[in-house]
Amino acid sequence: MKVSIKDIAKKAGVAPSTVSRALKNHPRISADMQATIQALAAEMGYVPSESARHLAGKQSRTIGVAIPDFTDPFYMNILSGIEEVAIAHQHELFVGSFNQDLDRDRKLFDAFDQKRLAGFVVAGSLVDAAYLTRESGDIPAVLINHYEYPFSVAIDQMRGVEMGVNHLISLGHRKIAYVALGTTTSSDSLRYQGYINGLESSGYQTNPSWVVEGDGGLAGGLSAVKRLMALPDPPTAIMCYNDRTAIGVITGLHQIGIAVPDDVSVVGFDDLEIAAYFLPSLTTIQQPHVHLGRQAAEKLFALMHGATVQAELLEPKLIRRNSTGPLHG
Amino acid sequence: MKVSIKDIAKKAGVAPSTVSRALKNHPRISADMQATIQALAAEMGYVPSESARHLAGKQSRTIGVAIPDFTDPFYMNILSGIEEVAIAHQHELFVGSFNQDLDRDRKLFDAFDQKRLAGFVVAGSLVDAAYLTRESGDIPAVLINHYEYPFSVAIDQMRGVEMGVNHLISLGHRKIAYVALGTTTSSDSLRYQGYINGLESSGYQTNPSWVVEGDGGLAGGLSAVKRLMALPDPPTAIMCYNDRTAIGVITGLHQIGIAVPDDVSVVGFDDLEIAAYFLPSLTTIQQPHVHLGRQAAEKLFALMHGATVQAELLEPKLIRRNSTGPLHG
DNA sequence: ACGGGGTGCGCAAACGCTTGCGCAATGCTA
DNA sequence: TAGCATTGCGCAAGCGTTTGCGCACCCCGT
Repeated sequence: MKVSIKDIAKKAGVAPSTVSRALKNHPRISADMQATIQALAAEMGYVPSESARHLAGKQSRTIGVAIPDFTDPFYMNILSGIEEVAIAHQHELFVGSFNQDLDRDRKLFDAFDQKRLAGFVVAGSLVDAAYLTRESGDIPAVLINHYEYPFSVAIDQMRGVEMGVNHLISLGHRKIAYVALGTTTSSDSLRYQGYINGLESSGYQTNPSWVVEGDGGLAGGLSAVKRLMALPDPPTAIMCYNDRTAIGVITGLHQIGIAVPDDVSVVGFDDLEIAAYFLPSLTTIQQPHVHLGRQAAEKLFALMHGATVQAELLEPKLIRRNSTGPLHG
Repeated sequence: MKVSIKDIAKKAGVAPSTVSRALKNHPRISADMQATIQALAAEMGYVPSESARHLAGKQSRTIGVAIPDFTDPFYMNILSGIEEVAIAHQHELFVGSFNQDLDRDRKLFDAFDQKRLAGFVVAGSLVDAAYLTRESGDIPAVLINHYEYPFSVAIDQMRGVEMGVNHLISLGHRKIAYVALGTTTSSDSLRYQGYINGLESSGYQTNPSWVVEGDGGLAGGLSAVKRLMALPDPPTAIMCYNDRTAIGVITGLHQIGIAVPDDVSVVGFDDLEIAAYFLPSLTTIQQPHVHLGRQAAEKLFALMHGATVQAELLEPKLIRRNSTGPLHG
């Protein structure tokens, strides 16, 4: 049986409203009374009920975050960034994952407005972004790496992959493969487009059989690269959807006795922390992940405070490391 | 302005209580009425308020999770496991991170009972486990990898490290170093103890200068190993607090031209997914992470349903891979 | 024809808190 | 010393739901 504000009021011989005000240092309550009540509250082990507070007070202090997968470090970094500014603004986070399961996705967004959230940010391109804007029209939201939405912060993914491909071309590579994500998301198609653009802008053709699908994870990269290298005319360089895929790819190459970067060059996307530590260290396209999260959150708070914000497109950056090298022989 | 149950009631010409019941398919409401009201609710875009529901209904459907760090894949795997069973039980998750900042930690646990959570699980050894049991005495909780607490699920970390050390000894190594976590947690001291035990049970002495501190991450492992190998009498094998540390260690060794496992053997702890993909692949102690999360959650639900549960100690397992090899010359 | 047991629904209290007012007592200005 | 602003606190109306009762009404059995 939790102690309530009324219990304190009774014991202190005052009205509940006085307790409520004393607890928040309301100026119209005497300092003595505030001290008395706060001491009493502490002694009785009073813990305010968030629900009641929210119901009566009208304003929520928690913002929602939707990410595709708890085990993907990229999104976790974003989450950290968001958490950081949320804390700075004295807000809490409600985090949910939306995976492939469309039904669960709806549940998550339902939960968002059942909680009457102050706002939310969703990271990762939505399969069906339409219902996002529709369902929760009233509560402010910002999207990460989504391009049609007015309030978003994103990096130029297409340009990023293009930079990777150009780098490969400048090293002399012509047979450049691409390991895609495999699910139809805007990130996947944008990066794929970047691959195509990179090739075509230099006047080279892509070979459709050099485009294979991974799953965005280590396992997907590993199996994809084995299919790739079994081709009659295998590539000499591989652009990957992301770093995790790239690591899977390199491990796969290692397993079949192909050296990186001597035989084949590999470039990733994201610049996860591990990219600098992997052996060989990964040439990759940097996304400022934590920064992305921070930016998104800042933008959300601005929105919540009624400010007008606009979509933001960040520049990617090529990080040269040791998984890419000049074409031999 | 959200539509409420009263709005629907008014429009339907019935009492709010009828709407409430119709929405939950109460048997005492006619099928016709249920259909009418549900249709009306959908049409008006009714979304129930969680706060109001919680306030009136008394029971929460969300369980809390506290983890040390969003960016540590180990905990994220645990989180996935928890999420899985929470969903199966139709519950939601409220996840918070508690880092080194003691003040924030308190805030997190305060939030837990302000939300009147149905229960919660905390992963990672608490710096100050005392206040946990004290503060939130009323709401059921289970701890992961904590040993004094009656309701917990843990693996035998001490035994795990001991297995790693034994493996190294069986390969001929005698100069075995340990890279610790660096913060005073039970996990750290238990694993350290396992290291000592492993050495002493085989009759070997430990050299205090071979015990250095990392930070549980890649960077910490990297800098630790450099201090280690700069010693006048450097070790030939290194047991690490966890996989991330081990990866940092291997990368560090690589940077100073020391080969793994030819010159130095390295073993990790956790068996993260990356352990199997790293080059060289990591010999490590397996913790069934996702399983740990699942178990913890199951146990929590049992507790919530009034069942009596007891602490559980899982066996670790040595996974032999390519970062360890026989001692040369 | 009469009592008993469902049905189908409304009333109102309660959950724990916030907040606009109201009202007394005090301090101040002129 | 009258008049006014200020200070300090209580009253009560919500916030959006849930739920225990109560009360008609209808269908049966006898």
